[in-house]
Amino acid sequence: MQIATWNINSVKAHMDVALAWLKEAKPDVVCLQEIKCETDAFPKAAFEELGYNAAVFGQKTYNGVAILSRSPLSDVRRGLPGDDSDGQARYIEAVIPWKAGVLRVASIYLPNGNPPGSEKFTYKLAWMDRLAAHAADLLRLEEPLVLCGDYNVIPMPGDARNPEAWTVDALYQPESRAKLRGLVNLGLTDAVRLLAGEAPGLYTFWDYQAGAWQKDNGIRIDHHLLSPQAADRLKTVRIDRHVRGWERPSDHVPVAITLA
DNA sequence: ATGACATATGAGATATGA
Repeated sequence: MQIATWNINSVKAHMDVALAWLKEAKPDVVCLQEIKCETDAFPKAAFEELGYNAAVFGQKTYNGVAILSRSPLSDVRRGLPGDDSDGQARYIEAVIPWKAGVLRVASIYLPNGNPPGSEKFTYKLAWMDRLAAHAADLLRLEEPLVLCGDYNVIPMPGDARNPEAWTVDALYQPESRAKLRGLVNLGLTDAVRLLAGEAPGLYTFWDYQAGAWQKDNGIRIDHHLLSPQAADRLKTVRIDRHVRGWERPSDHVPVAITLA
């Protein structure tokens, strides 16, 4: 069972690379972020031609998340609980049949939060509190659970090529990193670090600007967090960094894990 | 020191991103 996460940075603008990568990687489940379209405008038919069902939670212009799955999706939850006034489409969750039971998967687009000290930063931290509360509820189900997506948090210095350049950024603030640790400490496992250890140079995002890709000036902000029941079945992790070198790419690359 | 780059909206310039 291969489960990938990918911030596609507009599904319409990057449909060519999306389809090319699906044909190459053949994942079973793909969590997409920043689809940047309304739910009804999601190009479902093109994905269905490749054998995928789609659950979508979009909005106009910004944000938007989706889950593609070869197997049927059920129990779809759109939106993160805890604030009925939150109109931003950043969370979708679904259940997928797996082996004798089920796998629960969430596609997460955590707020960027820049600049620190702003209302956006307050929203980011509050959103992280809501995610932790919901994750605690899900963990009580004792299911295989994969919470994956663009977390917009650099967990450790080794997750950036130039960590000192990020010290004034919301992605690397002590508060952001502490809240991510709090989430993990509920009993979740960072899949890439479980298998790759402290290996350096594992990045998932390179800015479009200033030749960041050419200089390998990247950061690791797209993560798979696993419940114990999922972590026990983790076999492989893969960062498809070559996709960043394709023509008109997203600024993020797909990250995939396999469970067995 | 600054800007660099890309996308959506909508038809020029602005908001957002990380």
